[in-house]
Amino acid sequence: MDDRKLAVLRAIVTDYVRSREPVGSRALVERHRLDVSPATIRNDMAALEEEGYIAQPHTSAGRIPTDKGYRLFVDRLAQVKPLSRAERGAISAFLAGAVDLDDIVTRTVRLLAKVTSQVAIVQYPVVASAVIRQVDLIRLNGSRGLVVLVNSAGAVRQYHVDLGDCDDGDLVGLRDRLNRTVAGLTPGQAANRLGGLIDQVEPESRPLTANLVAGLADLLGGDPTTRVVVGGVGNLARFADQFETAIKPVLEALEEQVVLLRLLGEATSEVTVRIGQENEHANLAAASVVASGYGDSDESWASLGVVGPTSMDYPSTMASVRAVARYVSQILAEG
Amino acid sequence: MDDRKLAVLRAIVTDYVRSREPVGSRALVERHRLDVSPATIRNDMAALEEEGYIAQPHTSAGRIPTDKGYRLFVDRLAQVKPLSRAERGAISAFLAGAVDLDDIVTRTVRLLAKVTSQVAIVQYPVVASAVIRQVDLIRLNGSRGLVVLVNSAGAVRQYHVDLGDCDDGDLVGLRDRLNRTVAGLTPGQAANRLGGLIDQVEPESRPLTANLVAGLADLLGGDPTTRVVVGGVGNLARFADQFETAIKPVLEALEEQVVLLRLLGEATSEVTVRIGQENEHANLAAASVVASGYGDSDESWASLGVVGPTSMDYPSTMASVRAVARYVSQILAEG
DNA sequence: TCCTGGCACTCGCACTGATCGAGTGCCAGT
DNA sequence: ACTGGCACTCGATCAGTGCGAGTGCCAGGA
Repeated sequence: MDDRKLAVLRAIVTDYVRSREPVGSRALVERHRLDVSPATIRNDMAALEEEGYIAQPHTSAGRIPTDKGYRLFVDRLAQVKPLSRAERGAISAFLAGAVDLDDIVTRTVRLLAKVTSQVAIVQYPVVASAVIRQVDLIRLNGSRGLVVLVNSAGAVRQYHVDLGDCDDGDLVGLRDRLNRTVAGLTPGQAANRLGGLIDQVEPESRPLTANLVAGLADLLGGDPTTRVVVGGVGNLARFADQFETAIKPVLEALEEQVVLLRLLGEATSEVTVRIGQENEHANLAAASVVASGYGDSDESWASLGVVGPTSMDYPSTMASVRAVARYVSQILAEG
Repeated sequence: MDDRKLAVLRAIVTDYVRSREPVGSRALVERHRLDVSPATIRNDMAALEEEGYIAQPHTSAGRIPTDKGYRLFVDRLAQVKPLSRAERGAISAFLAGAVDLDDIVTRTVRLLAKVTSQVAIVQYPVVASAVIRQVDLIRLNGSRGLVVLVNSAGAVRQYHVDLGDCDDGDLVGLRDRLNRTVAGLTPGQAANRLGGLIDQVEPESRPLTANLVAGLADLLGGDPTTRVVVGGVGNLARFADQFETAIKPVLEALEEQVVLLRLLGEATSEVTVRIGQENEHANLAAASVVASGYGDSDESWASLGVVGPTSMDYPSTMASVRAVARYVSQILAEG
């Protein structure tokens, strides 16, 4: 692909992103220093269209980029523009005041929505290397009991359990035994050890123990945390004219935690972009996702990102997502 | 207010809710058995307009109800229509499969969104009579510590704390002392007792104790639980034509937990309706909220409801909200 | 070989003016 | 107190028109 054609594609993408209107050959040479005539550009455009990078909404209209065109743009042309000093300052200041993990996540999602003017998604960080600190077994009322699991990252999870006719002494014994079995271990190790526990307890405690072990295994084996927070949905307002096709499906997709997680994808340290059809979810065929992993080195790790129209400003968005991911990582590392 | 005028208002509201178009005098007599001529209706309409119950978008258009009109409609005219057997069956079946509290809330919000075709809001139930079962003080890493509070309803809350140079023995002592102080008490009682704790501990533990007490007081004094879940935002799609004025503000309001809680208002056993301007939040001036308290007798209590356009079908919506509230209450009482 | 200016053509969009009809208010008559 | 009749208003709809942005193609020049 020759240089000028790439330049033309880049120009089309940037202009279209700015104006949301099909861009023609004349406007192109006027607004970008292409130093050739519109006719030449037209030839290039015809070629680009032939190759599927751009399309014409109808005859006698300018061209708009296709998903494939955006893809090429993102892969080859977008120099991620660094944020200004002021922007970086604002990001850092906004995050600096956070007092705990909830607060960090809440602030991050707002920040991301604000700086990108798009819908932001932030996954709660998962501490991969966290070990189990404590298991608690508490009687709530009658035979209703609660198991509380705390790990070294400070994450707390719990589930209800039926204690049967187990008395308080047995409960304490069982709790201590559970603690001795799993405290200090990673979830994976703990899950392994739990299997053997059932044989070590008195026969009369076995049903309850089996119950507890099954519940803990669920908690330990499942995804460490699946919580995802969404914000900035109001930013979809700019596309109200295409509500049915562009907004409603996205809103629906955003209600499903599972979808959100898949959307963010594997956490990678680089910013990844999924454009239009590249998203597996059909509801997001008209949307793009810009995501990045973030976290405190290898210790804790998760993803954050934004969802917007395929015609978003990729360089800025990618820069913002990357910057936010880095600053949040930094905050996490410090606190 | 004479009977026929009320009938006319009711007819206008029902027709407008159905068609979303201003309704004129002729259509009114045709579609409702009013047994008078359009001219008569026009006189009534003029009077109703004079009194502020209906309005004309422009000359030569029909009338639409005002907020005041909807209010009168809801107060005096709407006989809440009972749901059909099938509907009740569906509601009950949908909720019956819930396995725990999270599941109940999630299902409820979906159900409510579905049956009303509007945006549903459900607050997590608060167990007013719950007492504190256990306070845990756990060392996570170095001086990072975690306080975990469990009440008899199974609600778990936690916050981070700096342990300073407190050693593990002191930690256990402090934990036991905290437990002796607050276990078995309601949040209110506990908050009172905590004040005196600081004087009972060794001088060297005082800074940490003060810290802990302050944190616990925050937790106990604040709203017991402020979690609110929203669903069915895609149902706003029907009003895409007025995105800027009607949808965007609502979307923005829905992102604020605090706003949501205020929106649901005090939990009452009856269905309450707030129409348009009656909502305190300016973003919701074009929306109505139909809410109801729900819960297991006086033990646990919270609110749920829906947000929709002022031109919603109040009788149906109120019936649905009431039915869902009752069924959820029932499920909570059983499990 | 590549670029350019010119030219004929297409087609969506914005504007216009005319028509239609739903709806109203008012009034005189039962 | 209700009704039928009448004149009037005014938004919505629609066809017709002109404009202009944009294209593809082609012949000529660097």
